[in-house]
Amino acid sequence: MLHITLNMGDSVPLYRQIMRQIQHLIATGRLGADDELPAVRVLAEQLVVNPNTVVRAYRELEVAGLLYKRRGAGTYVSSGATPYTEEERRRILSEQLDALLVESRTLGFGLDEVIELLRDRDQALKKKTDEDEA
Amino acid sequence: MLHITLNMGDSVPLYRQIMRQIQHLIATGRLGADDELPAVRVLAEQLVVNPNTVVRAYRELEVAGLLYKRRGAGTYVSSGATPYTEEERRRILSEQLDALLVESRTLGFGLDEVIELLRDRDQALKKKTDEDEA
Amino acid sequence: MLHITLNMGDSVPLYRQIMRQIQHLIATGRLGADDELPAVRVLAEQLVVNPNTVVRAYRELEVAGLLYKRRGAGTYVSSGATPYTEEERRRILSEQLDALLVESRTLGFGLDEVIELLRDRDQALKKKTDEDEA
Amino acid sequence: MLHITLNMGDSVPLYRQIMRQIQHLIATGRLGADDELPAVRVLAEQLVVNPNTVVRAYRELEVAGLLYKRRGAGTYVSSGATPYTEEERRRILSEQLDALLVESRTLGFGLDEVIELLRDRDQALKKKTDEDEA
DNA sequence: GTGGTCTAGACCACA
DNA sequence: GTGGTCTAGACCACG
Repeated sequence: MLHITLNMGDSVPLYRQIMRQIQHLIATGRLGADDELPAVRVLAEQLVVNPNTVVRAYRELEVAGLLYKRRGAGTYVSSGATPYTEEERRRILSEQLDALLVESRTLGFGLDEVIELLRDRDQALKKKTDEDEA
Repeated sequence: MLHITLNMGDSVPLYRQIMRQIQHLIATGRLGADDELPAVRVLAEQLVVNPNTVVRAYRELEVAGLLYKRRGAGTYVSSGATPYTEEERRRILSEQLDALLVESRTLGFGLDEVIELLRDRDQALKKKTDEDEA
Repeated sequence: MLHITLNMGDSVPLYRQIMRQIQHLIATGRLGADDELPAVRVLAEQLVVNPNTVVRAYRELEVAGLLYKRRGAGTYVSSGATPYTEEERRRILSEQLDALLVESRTLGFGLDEVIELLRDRDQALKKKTDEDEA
Repeated sequence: MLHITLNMGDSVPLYRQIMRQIQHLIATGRLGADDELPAVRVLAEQLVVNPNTVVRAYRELEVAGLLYKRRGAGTYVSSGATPYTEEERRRILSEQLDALLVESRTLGFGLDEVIELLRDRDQALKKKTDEDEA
C-alpha cells in the first residue's frame, strides 16, 4: 500500500503530486527496481481521484523512464534508468534556480546569504536522512 | 520604480508572481504604509504585460488587505500590513531551499553543482536586469 | 456647519453621497429656501475630499434645480423647484423597483409579501418621522 | 436551470448581480451543498454575457467560501454555506424597502403610487421572463 | 468536457 | 490622470 497524500487545495495538479511522490519513493529506495505499483483503479480509489489522473501520472513516469509496464501484468519500477539527459537536467534545475533568485531578491537576501543558508539546509537535510535510515 | 521580475516560462501565473513580489516588498519594508504603487498602465508597460494582469494582481492584494485604492487617485499600501521578522524571512527562504535540495537530489546534482549553477544564473539575471534598465 | 458623513469604502461615489445627503437635508426642511451652502473649499476641507468632488455635487444639484448660484456670492437652496419631470420621476422609481423585484424574488418573496412588508415599513417610517419632529 | 435575471442598465456591475443572486439561491436553500452550478460557458450563454463575467462572479464567490471548484470537473456549492433564517430574509428585504421608501418620498410618490407602479413592473418582469423561457 | 490565464482594446466613472 | 467593467477570443491544463 503506497503512502501518497494529495492536497486538493494545492495549485499543483493532482497527477503531478502523484508523480512527485512516487519519484521520491523511488529515489529514497522505498520502492526498488521491479517492485510492482498498485493497479490504476486501486490507487485511484485509494486517493479518491479520477482513474485518468493516475493513468496520466503512470504514463508520464513511464515516459521519463522511471516506470515500465508489462502488458496484462502491471506497472513496475525501472532499474537504474537515468530519466533525463544532462542538458535537460541542467535546464530543469536552472528554471528553479531562477525562480529562487527572484524570490530571495525580493526577500532582501543577497547571493552569498542564499548560498550560506543553502549549505545550512543541506546539512540539516543530510542529518535528517541519516536518522530516518537508522 | 518597482523592481519586479517576471518569469514568462514559469508555471506560476504572472499575476501571482506580481502579487508575491509586491507582498515581499511590503513585508521587507521597501514599501511602507500609504506609499503609492505605480499606476496599472505604468506597471503593465514596465513588465510588458497586459494591464488586466496588473489589475488582477492589485485587486487580489486589495482583497487580502495589503493594498487599498482611492477612487480616481491611485493604489496605496495599507497601513495594517505587517512586515516580516528576520525569523520569517529565513523561514520562507528555507522552505524553498529545502524543496530545491530535494529536487536537485532526485535530479542527481550534488550541493556544489547546485551552488555553481546558482552563481551562473545569478550572473545571467543581473545582466538581464541591467539591460532592462538601460 | 453641514452634517454630512462620507463612507470611503462604500461603492456609492463620494459626489453622490454628498448629493443625496444635501437632498435629504432639503427634503426634511433642515435646509430651507435661500439658505446658503458652505463654500466649495470649506466643505471639501471639512470632508477631506478633493474640491472637484464638491463642485460636481453642487453642479448636479444645480442642474436638478435644487440649488442655485449667485456669482461672486455663493450657493443657495432653491425654493420649491420640482427637479424632475413626471416622466423622469417614474423612470427613476421604476428602475429601483425592478432591482427590488429581482432581489425579492431570489429571496423567495412573492409580490404580495413584498407589498405587505412595504406597508409595514411605511408605517414604521411614518412613526419614526413623527417622533423626530416631536 | 438557474433563474438569474440581469439588469443591463443597472449601475451594479453584472458580475455582482450574478453573485448576489447565487448567494440568495444558496441562502434560501434552492441551491444545496455540493449542488453543481452551470458551467461558465453555459451560464454565460444563458445570460447573454461574456464568459469572463461569469468566471469573475464564480471566482469571487469561491474566495468568499460559498462555492468550490473541482479541477476539470465543475463548480459546486460549499457545504459550509449557511442558509438565511426567516428573520434574516425579512431584515434584508426590509432594509431595501426602507431605502426605497425614502427615495420615493423625495421623488414625491405616495405609498399607493409606489405599490401601483410596483405591480406594473412585476407584470413587465413576468412577461419578460416568460419570453426568455420560450 | 471543465476551469484558468492572458491579450487586445473598448467605454465609463471618478477625482 | 486614475481604476472598473466588459467584450471577444485565444491557448492551456486538467480529468
